[in-house]
Amino acid sequence: MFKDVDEQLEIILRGTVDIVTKEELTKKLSRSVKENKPLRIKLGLDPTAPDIHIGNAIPIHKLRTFQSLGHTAILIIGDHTATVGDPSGANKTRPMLSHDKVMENARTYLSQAGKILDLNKTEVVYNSKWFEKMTFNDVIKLTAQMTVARMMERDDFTKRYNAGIPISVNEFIYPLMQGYDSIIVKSDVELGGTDQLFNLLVGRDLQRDAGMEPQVALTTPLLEGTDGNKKMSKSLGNYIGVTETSGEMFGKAMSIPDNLMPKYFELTTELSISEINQLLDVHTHPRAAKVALAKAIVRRYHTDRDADAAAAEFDRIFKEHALPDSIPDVQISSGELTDGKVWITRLIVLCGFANTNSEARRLVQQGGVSINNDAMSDPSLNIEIKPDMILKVGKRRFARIALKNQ
RNA sequence: GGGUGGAUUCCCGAGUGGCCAAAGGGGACAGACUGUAAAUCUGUUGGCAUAGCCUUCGGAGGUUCGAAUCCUCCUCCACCCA
Repeated sequence: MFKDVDEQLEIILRGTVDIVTKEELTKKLSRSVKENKPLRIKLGLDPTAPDIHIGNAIPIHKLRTFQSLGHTAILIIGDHTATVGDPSGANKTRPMLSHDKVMENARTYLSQAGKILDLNKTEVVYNSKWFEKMTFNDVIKLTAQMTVARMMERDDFTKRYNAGIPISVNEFIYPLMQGYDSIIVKSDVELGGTDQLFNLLVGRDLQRDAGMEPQVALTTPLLEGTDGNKKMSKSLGNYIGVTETSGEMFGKAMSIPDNLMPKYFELTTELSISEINQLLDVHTHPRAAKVALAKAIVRRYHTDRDADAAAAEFDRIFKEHALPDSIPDVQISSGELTDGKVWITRLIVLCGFANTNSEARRLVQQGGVSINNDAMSDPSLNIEIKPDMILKVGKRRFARIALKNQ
């Protein structure tokens, strides 16, 4: 039923950073093969934001890998931990979320995770199930298992402390909660990004204290966002969401800096190592490599055909400077017209391409606005609306203007 | 409980009576160059149909011809000592 241990290890270890410890993992796998019993693989997701992006999808794909190898995937929806807020990697206290908000996020999370995992074969559990039942006394007992000094070993805590940035006590409790999850679900392996290492190790300690065999901690790299600089995150706006349209995904993937391509290839696509090496070879033009990358990313969440279409559309807009396939229609009500004309600045605002007249005015002055491919430079201009008129703002925002029929 | 420092525009952060819609940096946006790259360079970055006017520097009052800046009270935050 299971592949042999070495084969499994090779597949598992692709794109991982730390394995604590590899010996223990090997041992667990051997036993699993021998007894024909799947390992229990845990991944916790805190639904703090409503969307999964290709960065935080990396450990989910890793969980999928285990699942494909025949092991049991356990997805913990941290509906309780999310209200506390994971301090990992953050340089300030995360806001505590309301449970309603968290549950709302949890729903979208689960459906999005379903794009990656086989949810029918996944144990999905909400950790409020056990945390809500805990008494204050239970919490005290849990906290007694960790010292402040150990907590302060954590890099981000040390940094924040030294920099005089506040650390709330609930942030100390977070790793303990995550570790406690591991006891409950009896995990053999826990997955997480590298920023989770400390939390994963706490899980080992707590399991050991509870008389269990400690889980193996396995971390995956954190992915830089499309800006090529900071960690991919929803709040920084440098992310590629797994539910985005193929066109958006493709465009965003094309905008990453070249030096990130190897990492993106390895972590966000299903291409084999040899395919990747060939694409990164000096004989392959970087642009061709990036197109292959962008297609591979789109393919993972959409279809082959979507990927090809996105690539074609992209060329059309940016290489040939032609119009995209579909342009949103914007209808202007006649109340906006003066003598049958509309003020260009107002028009840009009405299309949603600027928030204020001032902003729109600047766009015009800076030469970022054209109508039917004629650059507009005078922000006081009044425009007569003609059929099929195309307004272009910046490089990639288009609208087809029409008068609203009254 | 005692002490100290702080709250400025999207973020960080300068500014301690007029030269302040407020330095500098980051981010973002637009343009140039390109491979829609990245890097770099240029410009913009409170609002207003914009040579002008209006609203902003935690909140409320006050002093002054004039307040981000001085005074009073309030709210919130951090650090240190106990």
